[in-house]
This record gives sequence, C-alpha cells and structure tokens, in this order.
Amino acid sequence: MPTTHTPVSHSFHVLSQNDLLATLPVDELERLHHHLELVPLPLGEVIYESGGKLSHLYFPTTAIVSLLYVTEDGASAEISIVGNEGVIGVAVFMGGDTMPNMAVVQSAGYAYRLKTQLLQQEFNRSLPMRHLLLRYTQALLTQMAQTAVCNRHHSIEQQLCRWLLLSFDRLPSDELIMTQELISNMLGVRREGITDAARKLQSAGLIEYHRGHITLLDRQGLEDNVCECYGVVKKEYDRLLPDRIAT
Amino acid sequence: MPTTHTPVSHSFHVLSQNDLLATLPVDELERLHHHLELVPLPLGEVIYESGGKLSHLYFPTTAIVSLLYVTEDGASAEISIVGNEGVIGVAVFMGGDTMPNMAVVQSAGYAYRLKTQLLQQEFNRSLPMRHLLLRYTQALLTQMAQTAVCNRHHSIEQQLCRWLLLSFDRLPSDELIMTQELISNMLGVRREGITDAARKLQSAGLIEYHRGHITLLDRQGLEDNVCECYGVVKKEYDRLLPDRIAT
DNA sequence: ATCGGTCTGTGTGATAGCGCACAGAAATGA
DNA sequence: TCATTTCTGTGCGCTATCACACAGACCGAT
Repeated sequence: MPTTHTPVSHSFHVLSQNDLLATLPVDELERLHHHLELVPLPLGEVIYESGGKLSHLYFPTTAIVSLLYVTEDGASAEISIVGNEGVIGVAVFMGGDTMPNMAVVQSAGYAYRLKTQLLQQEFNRSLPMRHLLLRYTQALLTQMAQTAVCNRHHSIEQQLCRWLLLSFDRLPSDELIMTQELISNMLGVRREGITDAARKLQSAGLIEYHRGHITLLDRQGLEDNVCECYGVVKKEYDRLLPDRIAT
Repeated sequence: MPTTHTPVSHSFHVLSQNDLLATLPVDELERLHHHLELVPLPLGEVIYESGGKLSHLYFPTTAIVSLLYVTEDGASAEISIVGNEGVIGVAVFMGGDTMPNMAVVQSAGYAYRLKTQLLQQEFNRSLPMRHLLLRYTQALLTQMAQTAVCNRHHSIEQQLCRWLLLSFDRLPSDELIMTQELISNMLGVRREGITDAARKLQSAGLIEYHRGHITLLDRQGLEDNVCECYGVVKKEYDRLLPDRIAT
C-alpha cells in the first residue's frame, strides 16, 4: 500500500527498487527489460500454494511476501520473509519446480515478475545471473535455518522484534499495515502472546501501534531487544548480496 | 562406526554408497573418480565451523553429519541432517563459501571428499552435476524449513520420532550409537525431555536403548507417532532426488 | 574386584506459552 | 446515526517444558 502510487514503468530507476535486479549487469538487465512486468500485490494474495507450480518469479519492489507452512491441523509458521532484497520462486531455478509451503503477500505493494521459462533460460545462460540467484538462495537458506533456531530458543518478544526488524528492513516507510492476529499467524503463536509482547515494546517507546498500523519509533531500541538471530541473518544478506550498482 | 570395516577403495560399488555420486552419469563419475578420497569421520569431528571455509566437500557413505547452530549462550539446535543422500558444504557451489553454522559428525562412518576448487569447476562445467546438486540443495532447504515448523508446533516426543527416523534412514544398520544427552543437544531441548520421550517409545516397543545404543524395533510404529514434518521432508527428497542408477 | 566416570531415571518447583471466554474501543458500512 | 465487525486488552486455569538436584545402574580401566 504505497502512499505514492508507483507508476507502471520499466525505467531502470524503478527496476532498481529490487536489489537483485539492481545488481545485474546492464546488458543482462537490458535483455530482461521488456519481459519484466510490474504487478500490484494486494495484501493476502497467494503467490503460490504448497506444491503449486509457478508461472512467474516475483521480484518485489515495495511488497513483502511471507513463505508460510500450514500444518495439517491448521497452525501456521513463517519460514522466511522476502522483500525487495530477493525473489519469490527459487524452486524454479533450483530445479524442483514446487515447494511444500505457500507464499502470501504480507504487506501490499508491487513486484516485477518474469515468466518461469524465461528465467530458467537466463539462469542457465548467464553466469552473473546464476551467481546472483544462488547467493540469494544461500541467504534464504540462512534465514530459514535461523528461523528454526529462533523458534526453538527465543521468547515471543524477541521473535517479534526480529520479525519487525526484518519487515521494516524491507519496507520503504516506517509504517506497517498489520494486525496482531496476522503477526501471530506468521510467528505461529497465539494472538494474545503478540498483544503482550507488542504492548511491552510500545510502553518502552520502541513502536507505536493502533488497530492494524504499526509505526517504527526506535530502531536501535528494537535491535537492543532482539535476539542474535536477526543479526546473523542480516549479516549473511549483507555479505552474500553485494551492494546494488549505483543508478 | 561400521561393523564391517569399509575398504578404502574407489570402486564404483563403494562410490555408489552415496546417492548423489551414484546418480551422476558414468562419464562424470569417471572424471571425478581419481579425485575422490574416502576418509573416516569419527564421532564428534567438526567438518566446518561457523563461518569457516571448506577445503573439501564431503559425500557421506555410512557417516551421518548434523548441521548445528550454537547460540551465544551455548544452546544448540540442529538445522538439518546429512547422510548418504547428500553432501556437506553446499555453500561452496552456492557461492557464499561459508555458513553461519557448524557441521559435526553425529554418527561415525565414512565419506568421500572432493577438493572445493575441483567441485566448483565441475559445478560450472557440468549441467547434470549442477542440476543434481541444486536439487539436493532444494531438498535441504525443505528440511530446514520443516525443522523450523517442527520446533514451533510439535512435542518433544514427535520431534524425537522425526529425528530417529531421519537418522535411521541414513544408517546402514538398525543400531544408532547416540546418548540421550547428545540427542538433546541436537533437538535443542533438555536431556530429561529426551529421557521421558525415549522411555515412552521404548515401553511402546518402538525402540530399545541402553547406555548410548539405540535399536530400531518398529519403524512403522515410529511413523505412526511422528508428526507430518518427517513425511513432508521425506517426500521432497524422494521427489527431488531421482532413484540412484542401478549399479 | 574395585573405582571413577558415564548414562539414565526421578522428583520438585518455576514459568512461558496455550486455550478459552469475554469486554471495550475503534472502524466500517448501511 | 446506528448496528456490525474488527481489533486489542485482560483474566483464569492448564500443560509442556525448563532448571536443578540427586540416585542408581552400568561400563571400562587399573
């Protein structure tokens, strides 16, 4: 839900809102250019279902997408978050086509998409493209691994901090449209648990929230409260994904 | 700790004890053949540390290796298990060189190893090799994701069943050399929690254990008690990694 | 045969998180 | 303006798991 409506334009400027696209060599980007399609991703949209094939890969610019697993008895757990630093649909170039989880839009916005077959071709043809996507996938791997660790050892409050920081890192603004109920689904805990943790963070002056709107007030404060998992993941992303090319 | 001492031989027969190697086309295998080195992996050996570079990739035959994350305050959690179905060191071909976790031998045995640089060359040169390793990596991704889900939602007893099944799937025998203390480190829970769960499984006649030796008695029984996570992971491995080539 | 170390069993109390039930406040829509 | 829905706050009892402490059983080495 960007406040300024992003124009549906294929200018390099806009393309570069996705870090992966921004990092591609210019000739590579020129080749993809006309095949990239900017699409809005409304809140709650399902990009792929568990086991579902993808017709496109999505490179978010302002949208944030969660990879979720839903258990047989209806509980859910977030496996990882993908925003403008990454791409949805790694199964396409990893060779498995599908994954046993689903991708849901967590924060509305836009994404570029590219036809599956086209990306597969490009993945096989272009070494820079391959390197980039594989390094991103390794970062994703780390995010999943750290989610497992965090689920095992850290408190709801710490996890909420991690989740908020990961989300705000991927947002263009300091406001997140998100109810406590939805967050609890992501983290796989009770809504009341999020209410408690969020209230603590609010009274500490780190965030401010109000009926589905969360505002970041004190990033440093959140980082002081978060478990090590956030730092581990962030460090890996920074290490694996080189700075975007200046535009 | 194989009861029959595996000869240090490079025959295709022995190579094929690792599913990935066994699945490679014959010409590919012939090229690697003389570079593969069979090494023993004693219990507790650290194959790589967090952030440590790898000189070799390891293709286990009889050994089982755990990828572990150790938190700042000394707690640990297993991220995934690797045995004769896989390879240790995906960071090498994914491009990141290192990972923020460690690889420890969980069950002694043997592995073939290959110099990092050689595998990188081969990964870039050979399409079948690349496809195989990437599909394996996707399966690993699923194992990590499911570990996160399991840590969130399932009981220690269910997780123990999952862990035992994953381990026995990768062992040549029905006996596992493993103390409850070590299992608790893997699962990131207390030793007493494992004692309780294990005793239940023993009185149900599913396993038998005695001072560091666990014997599988009733695989079906374990599968009846395990959470869905085991099945999800197993199904993905079966789907992504084609049957080994008949030897 | 004995000693010391390792492995497993058990108890007691604390606590984080869960399930449920409900209330009040804020937004929404007719 | 009013009714309805959505979102957040709160209370209460329950359970799984934790932390710590210790005992008994078994094993291996001397």
